[in-house]
Amino acid sequence: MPELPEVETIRLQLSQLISGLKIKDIQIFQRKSFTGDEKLLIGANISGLRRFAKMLVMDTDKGLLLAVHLKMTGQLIYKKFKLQNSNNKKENLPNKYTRVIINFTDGSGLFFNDVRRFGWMRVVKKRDFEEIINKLGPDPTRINSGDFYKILKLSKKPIKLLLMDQEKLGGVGNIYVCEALFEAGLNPKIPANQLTEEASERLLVRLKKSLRKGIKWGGASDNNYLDAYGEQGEMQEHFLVYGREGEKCLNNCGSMVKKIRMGGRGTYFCSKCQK
DNA sequence: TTGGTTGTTCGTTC
DNA sequence: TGAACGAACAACCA
Repeated sequence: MPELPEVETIRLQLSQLISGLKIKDIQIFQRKSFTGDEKLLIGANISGLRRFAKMLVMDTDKGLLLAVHLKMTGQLIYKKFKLQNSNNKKENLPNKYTRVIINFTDGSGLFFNDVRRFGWMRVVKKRDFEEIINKLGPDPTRINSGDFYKILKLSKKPIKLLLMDQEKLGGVGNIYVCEALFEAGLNPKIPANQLTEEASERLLVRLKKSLRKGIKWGGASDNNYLDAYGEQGEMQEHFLVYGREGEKCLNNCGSMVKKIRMGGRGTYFCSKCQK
């Protein structure tokens, strides 16, 4: 799923690809996938891209923002030219899951594909945008250990569910929380406020490390994630526990990776290494 | 055919 | 007042 590293990968790529481009028109094939008046954005120049938790925001010179949330199956793929008769499936856009196309005046386009249709694009005024991001917790890549510990102390929730709570911490999803807890040697069920300050610090270090690793490998294409070039990420080849149910724990502890359900989500961990 | 899959929101329950 | 939990959303896949 697109989590922080996946969205950050797309942001870094799109910053290079579409900054400064002018929007020519916007084609909407699925009304549910686009909120607001797309005509307001015609003629607007993309001035930059920002990420808030798992949300991507395109700034424009018109005082309007285009916010995007990929949810579970969203893709944002940039194509420079309309290739004719291409055999490359990734170049074969639009496809049946293309919900929106942002066309730029130079002939290139940004394709918003989304199988499950949970994702959205939204035209937002700068002022209204504040309300949206005020609900999000701090970014785990930028938080310091003192503030992180304070957040943990305020909740009795299992640590895994707290880390995934977007109002407490913004951007962490199911994959990277499993990876980070494994690296930190912490059981996902521990109540957050029971972690010692030392464990909290260790967890934050490992969480940041897991997220950096995800960005380094261009995100995880465990399911249908593709980056802005339409390419798969490689992080799934470097998972330590996620999706490895029944396989040997990579710490060589002799135990096997277990899978349980927490908050309705698959949770992978080693019961021997994670106490 | 049915159940599993998942990020976020929403509604119900305690 | 609010924490906690489950369902809903949609479509695919095994």
